Amino acid sequence: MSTTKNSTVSHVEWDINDSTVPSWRISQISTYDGFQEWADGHCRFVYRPDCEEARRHSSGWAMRNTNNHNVHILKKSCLGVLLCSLRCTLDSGEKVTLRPAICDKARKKQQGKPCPNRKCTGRLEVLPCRGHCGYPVTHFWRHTDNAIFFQAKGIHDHPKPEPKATAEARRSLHGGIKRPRSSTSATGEQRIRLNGQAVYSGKEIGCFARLFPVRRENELETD
DNA sequence: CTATGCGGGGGTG
DNA sequence: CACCCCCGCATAG
Repeated sequence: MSTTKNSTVSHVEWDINDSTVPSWRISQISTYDGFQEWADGHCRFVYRPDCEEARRHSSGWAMRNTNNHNVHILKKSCLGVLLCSLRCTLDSGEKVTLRPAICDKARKKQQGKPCPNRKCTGRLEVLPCRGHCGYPVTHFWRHTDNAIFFQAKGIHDHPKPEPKATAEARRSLHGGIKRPRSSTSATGEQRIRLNGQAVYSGKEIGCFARLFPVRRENELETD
């Protein structure tokens, strides 16, 4: 019965969905978490009110807003990752793992496009996230005067998409999908790795049962 | 155009 | 009631 205390709030138990909890006003938050770009697993973090990434409800994962009919809690669900239908490997040795567009319309346009690997004849396809009991992993955000609370549910069952910064750079570069770059995020606001992250409670583990198949057939007939 | 939020509305269990 | 998803509307960059 671990308490999964991966937030640095001073010994205060909380759950993002507790719609009526006094702890939302705690002012004695001793330490805040550094922004977790790749939060995964059932975890909770408490960010400073001035943390830009937290303010934007940002994430390395491609998360879209989903209506949970709760004005106090912002909920987002994972869109998965854009992969090459042939699961080819780039010269760099990396796999094609592009960032799905958040906008439905834009995302539909991405699908079916030729794989960015010139040596590959595959097409881009979305591998949906089903890391939370068959459903997409979800992120919850809640603000208070003293902090921005974050909570995630589910374990991503797919590769990480390229970081938002990389996708944006590529987009502004040539408004389309082209040569994928390494997964290095351009900005330097990462590598925080503090406490927490990926702490799962037993029951959640139970509903995690899918690993994306890496069918590597069609070993491309390069050249 | 895309990213984000919001919230109505419908469906399931 | 809880949770899921689609869709349009609106704002911002």
